[in-house]
Amino acid sequence: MSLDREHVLRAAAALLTRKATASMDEIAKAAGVSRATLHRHFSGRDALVRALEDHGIAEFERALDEARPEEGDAAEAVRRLIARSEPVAGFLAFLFTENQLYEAGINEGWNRLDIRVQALFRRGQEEGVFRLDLTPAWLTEALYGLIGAGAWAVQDGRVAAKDHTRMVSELLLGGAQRRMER
Amino acid sequence: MSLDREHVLRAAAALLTRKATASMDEIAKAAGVSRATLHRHFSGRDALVRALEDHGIAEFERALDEARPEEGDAAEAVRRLIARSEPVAGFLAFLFTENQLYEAGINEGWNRLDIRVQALFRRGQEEGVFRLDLTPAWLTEALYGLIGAGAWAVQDGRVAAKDHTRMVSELLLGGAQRRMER
Amino acid sequence: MSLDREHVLRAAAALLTRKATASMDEIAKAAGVSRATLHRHFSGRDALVRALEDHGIAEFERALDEARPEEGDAAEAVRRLIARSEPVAGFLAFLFTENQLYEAGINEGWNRLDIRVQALFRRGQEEGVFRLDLTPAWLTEALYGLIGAGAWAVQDGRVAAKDHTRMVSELLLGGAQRRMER
Amino acid sequence: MSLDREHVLRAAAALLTRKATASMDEIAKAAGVSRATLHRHFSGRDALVRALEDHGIAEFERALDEARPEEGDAAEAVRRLIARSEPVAGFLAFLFTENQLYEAGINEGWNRLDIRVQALFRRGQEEGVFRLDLTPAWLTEALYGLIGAGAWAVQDGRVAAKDHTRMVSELLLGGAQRRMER
DNA sequence: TATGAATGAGTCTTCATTCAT
DNA sequence: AATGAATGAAGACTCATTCAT
Repeated sequence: MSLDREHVLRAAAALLTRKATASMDEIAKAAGVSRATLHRHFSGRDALVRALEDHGIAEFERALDEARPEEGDAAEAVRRLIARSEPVAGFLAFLFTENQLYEAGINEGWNRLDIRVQALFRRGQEEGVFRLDLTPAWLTEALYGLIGAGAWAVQDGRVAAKDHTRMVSELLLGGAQRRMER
Repeated sequence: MSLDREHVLRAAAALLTRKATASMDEIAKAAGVSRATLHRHFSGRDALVRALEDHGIAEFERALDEARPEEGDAAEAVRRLIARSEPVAGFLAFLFTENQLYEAGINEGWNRLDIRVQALFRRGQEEGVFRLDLTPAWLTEALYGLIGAGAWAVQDGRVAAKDHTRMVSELLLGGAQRRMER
Repeated sequence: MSLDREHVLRAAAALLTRKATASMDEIAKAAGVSRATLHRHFSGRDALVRALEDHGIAEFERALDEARPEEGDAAEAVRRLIARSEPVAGFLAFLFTENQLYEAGINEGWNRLDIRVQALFRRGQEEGVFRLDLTPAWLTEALYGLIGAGAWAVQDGRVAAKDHTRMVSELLLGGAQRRMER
Repeated sequence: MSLDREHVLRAAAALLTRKATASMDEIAKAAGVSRATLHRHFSGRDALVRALEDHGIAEFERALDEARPEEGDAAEAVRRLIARSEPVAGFLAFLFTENQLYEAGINEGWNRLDIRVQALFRRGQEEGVFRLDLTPAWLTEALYGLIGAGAWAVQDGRVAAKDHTRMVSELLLGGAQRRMER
């Protein structure tokens, strides 16, 4: 993929996450290119949004692949997934905002990934690592919510970027309460 | 507040959370009124969005008041807050999606509440209930993210509505991992 | 005609002459009645405008009748016509603004009056009282223009109401230049 | 000023003078452009009307400058002013119809011109050329009224365009009555 | 008779998109 | 590749009108 295209996508994701009604004009300006260029890269607004979704899904898939969710301790695998997702958290935040993913018959690509993440949590439960009273579906959803919240918090400067992975992982895996045995 | 108005707001929040670019026509249809009536209630799209924000903030404030965050065990207070927030989770999900809140110079009303929630987590840390390695700012953000994720999951039918409070509370307070001592 | 109706018409004429795009709401307010009352008097906006035209035409016809344009010196007859028109100058100003009169196939009623006024000027020419190098059509048009200008000038307080008739008459009949013999 | 813009303004003035309630659609059609293009030229209806006023005022100012109202015989200066105004009579007719000019606190630009015209008539009176029993204010108003009436008469085909200047001048300066001494 | 709610039918305005420069 | 003009299509908004109170 051309660097240009990637750069435009990144800017578009950031803007559309904050302001879903942004016009093509605003998107072009935010990306620092002209309207014409924007239209040459993406044939239209719908195409841009679809490209954004596809890119986010592809990147998350790569993160998931690299995290090797089937290997080793499930908790460690979750940690790896969060760490790998961090660089593309902006795209993920856009995806989570775009709830239409779930609406229009559920996006095939995303669905596939969703199942793999749920499988990871299920494996963790079966291996006695994760609690049984929280469903894999909810743990998956919570993972998304925390990654999104983390991305926003970083973007708004409320937490440091370097802490993103640790904070999300710790909260998801360990929870907020102090452990007695520590 | 008139029931009509409340009803329209609720429908608008639900729709806009799922589809932030929904047109006034779609919103009106979702609320079961005509476009013109929608415009009589809210002078324009911006006004509607602002009303939605204000309503969400006011409702969350009520939830916060009722949760008495200064009383008793901090973890229990968080649980109460989550429970009280559940009925207005739809509005909160909208608020979290509307990241513009933070853009336009930070909404005064929201800021006030944010500080109170952070104070609750800080108190919990000082009383030895919450971990010290996760900042109150992040715990607060995570609370929002989980409430939002829970609301979406319920709305999309992926988790049962009655489980909402427990799931959010358990995950936030206890985390995903199994406790040895339990 | 009811006094109410006349009063509403007068207010509507004054407002619509100054602001042709005034809404029914504004007209009602200007007349000091409610929208409902306005709608009871006139079945709709179009009906109101038509009533305004009809009223203006009827009143001008009455003025023309009372001026007895066929009798005596033509210049005196013109003076009488101007004097009689003064009380309804507001309606006439509205009519002149409403050039649509001439557009839509020419209003029958108005056309009839127009011909009578032109006939008066023609008679004056034939009797050697009026100049022959200005057509009756133009003299008629000029009469309208001056009555309208006079009405506006009075309404805006640039000339005194009591001077209206004399000023219009003098200018139309005598012109601006000083007469040697005077 | 671009020719496009001028062309659109001219068409708008002609249409709005005849039908003050014309929609943007009708105006666009009359100018031979699309609604969207009309909106690119003028940011809205109000802006268009204001541009029309400004243009009319600017053109009248040019006519006034070129007529050199301070030079020579006052009557001749009036004649020159009328002659110079003829090409922009359409815009002037629009201005006179738009009585709102006087409403909104009196338009500054117009006011300036008004004063200059009144000064011309006053000079004529002081130099013994114009009658003293008609105020400069009224003579000025009458000039506007006759120019407007002339423009309408020409537009509606009731008098020939080439006669416009002569007819307005003769009537304003000489009046309708026959002069004995001529 | 006045007021306020409700809405269908427009009117105004913006936007995505194309094209020419 | 960028810019500005042009416009069809869509969305936002207003208004005349009706009805209930």
